[in-house]
Amino acid sequence: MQPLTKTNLADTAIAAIRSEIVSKRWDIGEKLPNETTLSAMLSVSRGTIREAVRVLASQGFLETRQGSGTYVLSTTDASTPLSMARRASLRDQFEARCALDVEAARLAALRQTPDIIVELRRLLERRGNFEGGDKAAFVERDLAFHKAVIAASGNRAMVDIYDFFAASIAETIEATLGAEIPEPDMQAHADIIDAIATGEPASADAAVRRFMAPILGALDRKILS
Amino acid sequence: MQPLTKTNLADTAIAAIRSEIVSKRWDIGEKLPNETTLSAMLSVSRGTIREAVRVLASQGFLETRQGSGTYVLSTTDASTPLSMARRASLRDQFEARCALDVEAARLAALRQTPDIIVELRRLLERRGNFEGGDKAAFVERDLAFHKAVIAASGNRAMVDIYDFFAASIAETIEATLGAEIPEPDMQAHADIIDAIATGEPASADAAVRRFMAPILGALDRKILS
DNA sequence: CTCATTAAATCATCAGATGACTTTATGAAT
DNA sequence: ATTCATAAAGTCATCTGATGATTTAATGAG
Repeated sequence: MQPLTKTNLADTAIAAIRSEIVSKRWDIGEKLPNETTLSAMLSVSRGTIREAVRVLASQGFLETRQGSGTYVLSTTDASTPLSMARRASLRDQFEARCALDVEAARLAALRQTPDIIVELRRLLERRGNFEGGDKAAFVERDLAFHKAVIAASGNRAMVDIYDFFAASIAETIEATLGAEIPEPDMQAHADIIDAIATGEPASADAAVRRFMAPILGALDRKILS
Repeated sequence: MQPLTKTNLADTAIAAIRSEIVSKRWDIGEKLPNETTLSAMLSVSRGTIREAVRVLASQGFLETRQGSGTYVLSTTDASTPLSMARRASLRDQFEARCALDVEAARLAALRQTPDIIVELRRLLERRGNFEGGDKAAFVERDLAFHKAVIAASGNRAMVDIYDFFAASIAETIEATLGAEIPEPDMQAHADIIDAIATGEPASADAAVRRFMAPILGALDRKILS
């Protein structure tokens, strides 16, 4: 790391390989040379290469697949949370989101106030529907609404977790917009607010699950096909 | 797709050693057993131990000194993007945990297999009850059980989130041990496994909520007082 | 063309050996 | 007794070679 005076081969190999990755010698998804070739290229043993590759894999740069090869996951120094979330499948991400949304909605129902309901309705109206145009902007408005629901739970830990996922969620939402993944309509969103407004946790729970069900179903079908 | 059963030895070794570190088996500055001893302890080759140690070194947990040994640098996750979550109240943490546990149990019910059920029962038996003695060791066994439930969901994103929380969860579990917070008994734990085994998500959901309810109730009373 | 089988490629893991470096033990000189 | 150079032991660093597990590509029969 910092001791440039003391240099061991594995750290040198880490730096060398990471340097090649960030300079896009191999693009995302591309396969690196096999371990034997890498060891020859860097003039170190295969064991040293393995130590280096494992560190880079733990940092979200690489992914090794037994029997297949070593692949580039990211070419930028992704912070750990993002890279971890990225490694999870799309369905896994939605399921995790579902866990947070459901529980947050339950809590929001218990702790709702008129002010909060008004604010949620305002954000939903601002979100509108996606009718072509700026994808990123719409994703931002959509995410803002969902984050507000989480915030309405009054639970700081959940907000933190959601933020932790937000970046990768935004990416995947944008990637799937207009794809086979169904986008819940305005009514489905409004149902969540209404359910929270009733003050009944069970109603809020059900509303969120109705909201998520079509998405998870589509993802399941996609995996099966 | 059951990527959670497909775990490689090096990652297992990383988890095992990190677990020992965060549970303060060795304090900061202390020396770990040498590589040969560690490989014998974990029943893996020395090369695998070296890969694990190097990853933990790259994450700031360990430092290796040639000719001397391997030493503990930090017993807490230095690169913790969720350290904010630690500032969250005890109740917030439990509520967030509840969100993950409930949804994970639902998914686990849908995806349960006899092998998984057997493993859960084994971990619960290993956990046992806290009857004085080594608190940290009991917390570790308790956490191992709950992490296994999350893993049984087959959802990598949730496992990642739970791992992020693991440190603070362990703290809270230890903090509540012997305090005014009720510790769910063996039966409450077993009920979760049984509910998962039925294959009914609703049953698993209910079992986890019954499990968490007394704790959350106690925390509410504590806040009010 | 389809599909099961085989072969090749690649990572995962292990075992053993040697070198480099640090720490400790040793023992002679003062 | 203290100091200090030297030897010895302990430990990580690295290399070499081999075997198993898994995935992917090639093959060939139908």
